[in-house]
Amino acid sequence: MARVLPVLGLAHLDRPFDYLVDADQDESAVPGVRVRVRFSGRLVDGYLLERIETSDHPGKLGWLDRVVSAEPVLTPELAVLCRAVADRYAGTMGDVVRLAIPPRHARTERETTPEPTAVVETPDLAGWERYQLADAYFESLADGHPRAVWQALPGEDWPRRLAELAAATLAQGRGCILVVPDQRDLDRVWAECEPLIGDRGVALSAGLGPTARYRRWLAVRRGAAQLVIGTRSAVFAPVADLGLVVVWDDGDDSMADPRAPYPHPREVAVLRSHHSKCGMLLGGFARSAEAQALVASGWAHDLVAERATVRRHTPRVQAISDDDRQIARDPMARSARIPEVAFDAARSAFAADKPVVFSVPRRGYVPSLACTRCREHARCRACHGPMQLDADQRLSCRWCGRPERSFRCPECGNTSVRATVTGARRTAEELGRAFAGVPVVTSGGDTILDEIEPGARLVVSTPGAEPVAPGGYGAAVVVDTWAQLDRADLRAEEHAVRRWMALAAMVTAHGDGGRVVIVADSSLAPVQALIRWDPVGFATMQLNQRVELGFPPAVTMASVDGPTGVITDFVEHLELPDDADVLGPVPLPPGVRPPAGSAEWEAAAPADADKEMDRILVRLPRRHGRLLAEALVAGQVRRNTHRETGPIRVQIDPPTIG
DNA sequence: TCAATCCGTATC
DNA sequence: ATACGGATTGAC
Repeated sequence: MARVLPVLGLAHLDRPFDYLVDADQDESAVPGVRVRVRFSGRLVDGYLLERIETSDHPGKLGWLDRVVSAEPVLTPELAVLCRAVADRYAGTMGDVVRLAIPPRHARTERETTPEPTAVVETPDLAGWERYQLADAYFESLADGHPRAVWQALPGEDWPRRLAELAAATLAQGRGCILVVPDQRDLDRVWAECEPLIGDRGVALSAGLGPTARYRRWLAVRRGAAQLVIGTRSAVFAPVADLGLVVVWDDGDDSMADPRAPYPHPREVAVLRSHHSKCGMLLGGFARSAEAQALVASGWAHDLVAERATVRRHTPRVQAISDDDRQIARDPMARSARIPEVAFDAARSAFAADKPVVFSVPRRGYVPSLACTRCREHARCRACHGPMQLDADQRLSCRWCGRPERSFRCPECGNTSVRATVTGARRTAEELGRAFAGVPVVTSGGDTILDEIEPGARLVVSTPGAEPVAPGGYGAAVVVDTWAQLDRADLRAEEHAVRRWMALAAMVTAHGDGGRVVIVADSSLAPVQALIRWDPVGFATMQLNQRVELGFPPAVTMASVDGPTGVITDFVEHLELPDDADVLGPVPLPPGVRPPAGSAEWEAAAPADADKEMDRILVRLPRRHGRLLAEALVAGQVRRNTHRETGPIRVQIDPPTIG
């Protein structure tokens, strides 16, 4: 007999079912193989979870129809992980398995995986000596499960450090997973790992074709590769005897999976570390509030350099406020409206034959409301959420929907608001004229540069697309920070600090003349975090703020998106504990795609399909997080069994809130 | 009195 | 989802 998980994507059928196994299937019917079973009359796909001697099913058992392939793909360890992720995110195990296991490619499966030949030596770990407790961390990689949150020093060659971590783990005979946000980072890390790890490592990313993707994935499953470097879904890679899973830059937007149940690689890594007793490392220049919560709870420890070391490596950061900034006297610089300090920083960098990068926001961001007099954000008195104006010019909160009848700016007492708009985008041409004779390159949109040539260069880039400068930039200038800070998003400040630190980390240390000029008010907390280079302090502050406001990761929150009637009905029927809070419904936050509708629903209301889409937030204290997931699953079950239709999306700890 | 229809339930 | 059974309602 065998226990089988049918893949149906239905909440109430998300459990194993027992089947009889034919004598000639007996050999190939091993745990993890793909099977076909007759389920409620029709043939469905499934995974064999385990062989059993007796079934506790009181009724008659059916026969396993077919073992689709002898390749065990859903290994017992992976099955446990997928179950845990499904439970954490109120999704089905089948949905998680779809994210974890790439589509089958039969021809590739018949190929034999070549034996790896590379011998992995313990690497030189001198690069890690600057971080306190790094030696203890490396020591327990052999047989323990060290968990840490690492803040890379500015200028750190982080791809190299990750390669050393991986090599150290493999040299101990254990496997390793490195998760990075995108292909560009993947390529950089791979280039560092290849010389140390050779054919014992594979790169896994969604950009691969189905054949290459499955071939590499199988090489991991078959034990030929012990290192996986990949984008978000690589966190599920079936690495045998996993010793360490690393997530680099967990705050990056592309870490969030757009497919149900929307698991975050950081949380998957936490679950994996827990279930597989393996090490975990969250790394980055900045720190997310979620990572800080892991440190604050004692689950992970800090892996940071001493203050003095940090200070030695940071560039000189200067903030100039938009209002009182001094525009350069140089006529060309004046026409490009470059502040004098920025002009000066760039000129000295060029004089030292160093490149300079200007970080320019891309067009089109979401406007929000601010006080007309002092430009302070207009925020809800009840929940501190961003405000919005409806068609009748009435103010209300974008998070909790509370109407605001008499707005009064908490800073200056002014009573009127206005929509804030982005300043004119500085063009590469304008800057080029200001620095005549210096080659200008641009990066952003569909033309992202990975690396630039050494020497004096003017790089104009959108945030996050800045090319690597070998030897570091001599200066970096960040303009139009309003567009980044003024977004009506809970994580706007955290994102801004992440981007600024990632950029400033590419600039040489102040001792080597490195300078960063940021056009922003130096009294703002995110700007202060950059000036003092204090990612941990900033993350702590963000976390404290989330505790005060009652937002993740201080609480467990779920968003329910869909047509107003559908989601209100859904939430009304949820069996929630007394300390649960329900906020909304409010319109979907800008930038969040409405849930895909069923065919009939799309047909019924094709024109104003997404006009009706709203969001309800449900929150519970962290300790009751499990109850929230359970209530949401029960709600989905109820919906399915009551034949209620209409597009709906349930997300636990959604990436975008308001 | 039979059939069309509506729920609720189970699917190994 | 989909199939089935028992209850319910409607028309002869």
